[in-house]
Amino acid sequence: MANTIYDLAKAAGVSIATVSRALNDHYAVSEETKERIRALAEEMDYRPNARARSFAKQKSGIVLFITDLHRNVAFENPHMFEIMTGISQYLDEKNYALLVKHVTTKDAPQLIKELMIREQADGVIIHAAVLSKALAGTLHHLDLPHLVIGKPDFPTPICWMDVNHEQAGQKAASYLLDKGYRRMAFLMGDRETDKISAARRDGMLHMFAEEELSFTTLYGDSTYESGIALCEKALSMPERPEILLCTNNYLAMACLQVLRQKDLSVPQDIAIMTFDNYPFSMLTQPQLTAVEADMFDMGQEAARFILRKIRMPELQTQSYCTIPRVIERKST
Amino acid sequence: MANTIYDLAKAAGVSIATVSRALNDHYAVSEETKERIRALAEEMDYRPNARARSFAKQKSGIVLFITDLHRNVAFENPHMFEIMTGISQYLDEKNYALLVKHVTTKDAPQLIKELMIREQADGVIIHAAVLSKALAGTLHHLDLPHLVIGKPDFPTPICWMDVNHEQAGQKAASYLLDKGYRRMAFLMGDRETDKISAARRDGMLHMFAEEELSFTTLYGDSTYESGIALCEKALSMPERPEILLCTNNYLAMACLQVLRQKDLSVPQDIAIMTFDNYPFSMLTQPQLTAVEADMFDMGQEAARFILRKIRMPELQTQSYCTIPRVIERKST
DNA sequence: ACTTATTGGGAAAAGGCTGTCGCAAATACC
DNA sequence: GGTATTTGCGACAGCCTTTTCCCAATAAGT
Repeated sequence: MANTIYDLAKAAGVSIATVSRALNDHYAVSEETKERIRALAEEMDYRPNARARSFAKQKSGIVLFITDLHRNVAFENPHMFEIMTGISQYLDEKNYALLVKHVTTKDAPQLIKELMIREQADGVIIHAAVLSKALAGTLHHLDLPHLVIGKPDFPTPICWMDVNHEQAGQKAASYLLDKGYRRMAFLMGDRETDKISAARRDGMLHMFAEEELSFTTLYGDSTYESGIALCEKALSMPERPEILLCTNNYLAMACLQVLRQKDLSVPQDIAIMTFDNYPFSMLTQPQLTAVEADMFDMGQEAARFILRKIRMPELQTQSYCTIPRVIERKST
Repeated sequence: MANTIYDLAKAAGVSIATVSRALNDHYAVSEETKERIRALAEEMDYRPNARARSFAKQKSGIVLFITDLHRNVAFENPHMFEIMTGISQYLDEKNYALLVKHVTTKDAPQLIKELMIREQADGVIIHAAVLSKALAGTLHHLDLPHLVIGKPDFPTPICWMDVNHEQAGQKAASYLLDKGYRRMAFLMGDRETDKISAARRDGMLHMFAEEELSFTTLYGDSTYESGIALCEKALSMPERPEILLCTNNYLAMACLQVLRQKDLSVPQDIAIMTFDNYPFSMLTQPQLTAVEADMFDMGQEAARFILRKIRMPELQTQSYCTIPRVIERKST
């Protein structure tokens, strides 16, 4: 059906090797021959069969991204999208493409199988949420460039990239000190399982070690509803905090809601600051001051990493952290 | 390096054909042979080379998605993400994968070239925003299953899939009639260029043709800022509308903000309804009643379409529309 | 003028899998 | 027991490039 390199070679009166070289701008072909063949290719609407090429070169120009994004991801986990967009954009620039594959649970066997089957990819980026120990093991022994987004919750030699949550806490803390806040409440999820928030908390405590101030951590879970309760709790403390630090935007929005109902104005009566800046948090009233890691940027960084690894497989690599920054808006 | 089918065949003492058949669960192999080979494959950690397979079958199991998503897409165009997630999820189910490629402008030549190069894909889904006439032409003459998401803004024989905005208007209108609203203001973008909103408006007007009521359309642009102005304008009308219909969520949020400042409560004093439901619009106070097209669903539908086309290329197909529905929440 | 580089291009191998065809052995049928 | 049918499997072509190895022809060097 479609023209092959043979058709083109015959029409041009040259060998297929020459056609290949002309089209790939190989040096050992005269400029005029190249031009002639290119023109003919255009005319005959010849396009090299990408599958054959991919096979011949043993490279596909594809990076696989495995994640658990699902239905409402833009809402429930906007970061994932930003990361993905970052990855994709960098890959686009470098003439690679992104292959997206979802998996639901940590069902490693199934996942690995997928991974293998789609091994057309020159490299893999995996969202930590779907990484199991078994998978990490497989990955490690596979000679396929790979990177995990998010710090795995078990020790492993494979490379990962994540936000440095402890440093986020430190950045937040020094901002707060600058601003002169002395009584603070930190609203987070479960004491044991919410490791990310715990890291933020510890980062802040670390900075506050030498300071004379009051810092209370309130535990709940990460939902909007829990935020309502946590906020009430914070407000009923003997000494009302000057600022509510929320570990995510839902908690922060819940706080805004509670404060509005109680006719407390932000930030005059009480301030709010949040971690984990969601793109739409700019729409709140007032806009939330947030500690933000640039996830898009992290995505780009991840893509850069994987491409380097693809080009230089023997390269020794290590895990990376991204450091967030404070975005001051109207709630502090 | 990695084991090939030859290694496995030799180790198993059978021909490569038998190995291939055993692994692909072909009928002409005895169950015991299959089992033996599968076990051996497992043991030798054999994985078929996907690039070679893709080449041999002339199928890759990949669908290409071309769009213009960029940095803040989750914020600026959450629908695109929902669509993409819908596509991806359906493809996952069917053991296909999604290849994502971004393009910035309508630069057809460049785009087409990409498209060709990556033609590993068995089919293409293109976001209408990046579709040029030239590209549509190329696509039409290409024997590659394709589908456009969003109605092209020029006549073309190629298939597309979009939300039926006029019907959205009609649905909205009948909801409003049921609820007994008689004085309405519709806030939309530019009179000439905002075609989508115009279709909604016309859909509503069509339903209202026989009715005795007041319906005013206010033109501005689609931004939050414009929403502020439009809302002020609506409120200063001689007869204040009972409900503000907003063509998107930014306008609706702007209205909420203005009304809050004026101490008008929603929906008691004045109601709000919006088209184009964004996932995060559930977080507003009060939650917005919206006319929503299920974009995730549309994505799935698009994927189903393209897969059918891949399996049966000769199939005659036509363009589709998705019909939105009203999601009643607290603002009406 | 004769040897040595350099350049342009051809022939053919390689890459790993799938799928068709054909053959032998095993089973079924009369 | 001989023919017809099925079953299990091997041989081999085909998929379309890229790439290596080689040979001519031309250009450069002495």
